[in-house]
Amino acid sequence: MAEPIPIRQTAHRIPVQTIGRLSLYRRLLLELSAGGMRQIYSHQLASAAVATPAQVRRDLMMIGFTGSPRKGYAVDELIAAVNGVLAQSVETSVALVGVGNLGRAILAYYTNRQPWVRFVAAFDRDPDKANRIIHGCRVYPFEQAEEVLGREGIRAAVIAVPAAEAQRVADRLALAGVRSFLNFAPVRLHLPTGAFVDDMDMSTALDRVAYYARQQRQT
Amino acid sequence: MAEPIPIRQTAHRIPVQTIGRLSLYRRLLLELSAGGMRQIYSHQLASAAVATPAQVRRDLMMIGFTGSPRKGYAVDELIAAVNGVLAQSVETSVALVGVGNLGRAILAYYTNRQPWVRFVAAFDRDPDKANRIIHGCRVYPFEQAEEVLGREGIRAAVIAVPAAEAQRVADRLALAGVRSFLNFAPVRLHLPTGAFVDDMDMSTALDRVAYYARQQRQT
DNA sequence: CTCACATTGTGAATCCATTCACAGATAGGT
DNA sequence: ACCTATCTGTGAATGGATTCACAATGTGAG
Ligand SMILES: NC(=O)c1ccc[n+]([C@@H]2O[C@H](COP(=O)([O-])OP(=O)(O)OC[C@H]3O[C@@H](n4cnc5c(N)ncnc54)[C@H](O)[C@@H]3O)[C@@H](O)[C@H]2O)c1
Ligand SMILES: NC(=O)c1ccc[n+]([C@@H]2O[C@H](COP(=O)([O-])OP(=O)(O)OC[C@H]3O[C@@H](n4cnc5c(N)ncnc54)[C@H](O)[C@@H]3O)[C@@H](O)[C@H]2O)c1
Repeated sequence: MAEPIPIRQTAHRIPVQTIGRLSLYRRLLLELSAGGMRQIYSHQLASAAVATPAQVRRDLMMIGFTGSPRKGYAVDELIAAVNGVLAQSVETSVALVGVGNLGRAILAYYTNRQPWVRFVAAFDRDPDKANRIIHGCRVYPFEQAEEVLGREGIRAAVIAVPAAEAQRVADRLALAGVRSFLNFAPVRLHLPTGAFVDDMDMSTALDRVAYYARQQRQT
Repeated sequence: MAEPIPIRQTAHRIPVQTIGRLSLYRRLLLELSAGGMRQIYSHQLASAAVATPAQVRRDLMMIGFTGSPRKGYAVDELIAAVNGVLAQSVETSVALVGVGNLGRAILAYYTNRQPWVRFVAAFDRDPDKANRIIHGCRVYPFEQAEEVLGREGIRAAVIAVPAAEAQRVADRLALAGVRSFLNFAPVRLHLPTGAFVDDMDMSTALDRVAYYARQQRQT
């Protein structure tokens, strides 16, 4: 019993899809753990996540987590193992750029939720929004971006400015050391290789949903 | 010159990814067309969409659109062709369930934008929000869902209610004839086969972004 | 203590989007 | 009118995630 968190190897490259599912598994497991569940089978977790049991086992294999035949996986140990991979024991500082309708909804939502990511600074070029505290997050004028990002050691940012501004904003953030972006603007960002971008393109999503409302198919 | 919109076959099944990119291409092309561009090469469109030229040509092949060597693709004809596939000449009626922070941001944004999808009804169980008009969209109490969805012939919906309510809401919408969902709640929905779900899971996206802020890799 | 069998861990097979690579086509130059 | 450079259209190759399928495991029943 020397190993509190049974991880074997995190050596190989974990696919992005797996990272996403691990986030989902953790959320589901936290809920189940709070409800008193101590052990879980791959098929149970799969059902909750709308995936296949083989998929779940493969994902856990990627992070080197091991269960036991007939008993399944220990819920709390699995949560700890996922924590070990996703949030390497430290909380991640995130910046928000663009405190508009969407930006404010995001700040409101992530205050006191998901404690492993924290919005430590927001930026807006509108003087009415800058130099205030919104939902517990200090809003700076965008001119101070470099200074604040450097001071706080921020390497991840959420972009919620209008489409026409997004590339300009991204360029400046990238220069200031941000390497990972969550982009809500309906454009694709050109960034130096090595940077990571996750596009949350609601307009495209709406078009897909509208398309399949007429078709019969399924994802 | 007898063919206004050169489409050959839409017979085969178009991958979801292609549908998504077509939406993006259309958005980019509308901008470029407004800027006066009449012809475009696959490598130019690819660059704007952050994709490869082969990808663009393959996508256009999927919808049977044809260009010409040395001249490339006719911008306005291509827009028309994409319109023909994505929004089959009719505008799609969409419902929104959950008029909270996120729901209101969405309604505000899609008023007078993307005219091929229209939010024709919103629902909320909070009596303070029901029976009002928010950003041009009538908000109904959720009890009237079946009646309104039927009357308006709505087959697509955006779910923006708290996670704990999402499955319940989805079940009821599905029974009322909705077959295509854009889900913002951080849970996976269980729906009858044949239904389409697009998850916009910001929490998972944030976790991915936080993860890659530490790693070096790229998607 | 032994046995039976549901479940895990994983190599191999499969599937499917993406990329390669090139034959075919054509606009523009001479 | 012909030639050339360059782009399109697409069959074939690639690559990587997912699924299959089964041997190994160890728990819980008797
Ligand atoms: N609201 C939605 O539901 C929704 C839906 C789909 C896409 N989006 C996208 O999300 C982004 C934000 O949408 P929104 O509705 O919040 O817009 P918004 O207009 O309400 O807010 C934009 C904010 O960005 C600020 N801003 C503009 N340029 C800036 C710059 N260069 N630097 C810093 N701040 C700047 C503005 O002052 C404003 O506060 C847009 O790209 C939009 O296309 C939003
Ligand atoms: N706001 C964000 O930035 C954000 C980020 C990530 C995820 N989400 C998800 O999006 C969803 C909405 O978020 P929000 O911030 O707008 O929440 P919110 O609490 O501001 O709004 C939720 C709305 O849904 C209504 N509602 C609740 N139960 C309902 C039911 N059964 N039928 C009809 N209406 C009902 C409530 O009255 C409220 O108006 C949530 O699932 C949340 O997890 C939001």
